[in-house]
Amino acid sequence: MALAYALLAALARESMSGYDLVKCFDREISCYWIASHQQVYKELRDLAQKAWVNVEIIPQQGRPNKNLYSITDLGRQHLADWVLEPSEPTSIRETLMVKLKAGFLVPKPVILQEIERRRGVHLNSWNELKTMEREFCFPEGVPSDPKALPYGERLHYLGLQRGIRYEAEWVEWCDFAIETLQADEEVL
Amino acid sequence: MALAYALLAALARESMSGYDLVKCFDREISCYWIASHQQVYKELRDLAQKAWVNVEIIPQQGRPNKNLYSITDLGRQHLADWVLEPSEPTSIRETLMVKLKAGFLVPKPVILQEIERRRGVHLNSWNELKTMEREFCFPEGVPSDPKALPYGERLHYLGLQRGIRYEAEWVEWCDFAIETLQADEEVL
DNA sequence: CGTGCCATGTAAAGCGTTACATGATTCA
DNA sequence: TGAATCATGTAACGCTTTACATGGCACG
Repeated sequence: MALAYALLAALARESMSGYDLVKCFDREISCYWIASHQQVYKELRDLAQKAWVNVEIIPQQGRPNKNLYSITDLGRQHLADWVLEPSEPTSIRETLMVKLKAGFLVPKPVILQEIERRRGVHLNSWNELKTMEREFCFPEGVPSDPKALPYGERLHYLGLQRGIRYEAEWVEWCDFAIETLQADEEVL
Repeated sequence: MALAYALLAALARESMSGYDLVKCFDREISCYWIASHQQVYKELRDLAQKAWVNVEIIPQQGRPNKNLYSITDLGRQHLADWVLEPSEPTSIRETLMVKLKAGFLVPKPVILQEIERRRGVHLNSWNELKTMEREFCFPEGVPSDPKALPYGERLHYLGLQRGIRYEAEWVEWCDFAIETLQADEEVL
């Protein structure tokens, strides 16, 4: 359900093809919503059927036709109504925490190594998001004030911030976990 | 798939009925894995069919029979093998961030109010987890050293910590977002 | 000559949510 | 009398993932 609105939210800013939307999701939105191209294409067809978006088929030579989607007034209205509804937190499903709970079944170094690996993954994501922060929000120097951004960009910036802080928090937890586990069992 | 292992991980510590597992998930595990009773009961039947768990039907008077599940050697082996596999981060789907992206369609106070509401939700979760930290891990006074905990409890403690830090980070983001949005658009 | 980009799709299986169902017991 | 707890389930639906499919063009 929410995928439909995520697509509408992107289309509310700019008309795009499904292909472009997938790229846009991968680039800008993946830190808080991920979707496969199969999902996107299907959802767009459903949205077109409900007349929440329009399709314009743009013939191209030498490559497949492009379906250009644009939001309709009906779609914009439904999107605005949906934004007004309260939203519940995501339900988390953290595989690594389950592994931790079963961690007493395997040697400690295996667990430590897995946490270190995860630390790298999250540090990597953090770096990518930080790069996006620089490029998209503050192209003329990072320590600029987010409050000075135009309202629309500020909203987007806050989504990015959420991702940045989330990844940073993960890295910190990994450090804490490694330190906590390295302690000897025999310490009193 | 991972739900099966989450159940096995719980059963590896203590044999339980499906009903008890649901309560255990609600209490201890919900900060990193949630599951409905329908899911749990079904998965347990599937696990029993694969002989990863045993079932013992305990007749009771005045109330429904209890199916007591216990992990088998085969189940423990599969669980240990699974723990050795690297695990990918959860894919996040944050509805609130999508609403933020479409936030220019509705009045600013609506967005601010929704963020404030979410702040309350996460602060609440944080408080509950903090209570659990006190009760389960440090019953004799909080500022005790987590490194002094026995290894198994330390693993559990780290899962709880992850939840606590996650909720705390959410509250901080909400504060940051409110402050950032409250700034006038006309500021130069 | 292979890899990757452009651009879209079908089909099946797996996983999760929602609604509905039963029936006795205990507590306010 | 009504609500909560104990204890387990079925059925339908919807969302997500995985696998498979097409076909030309550009680049090295």
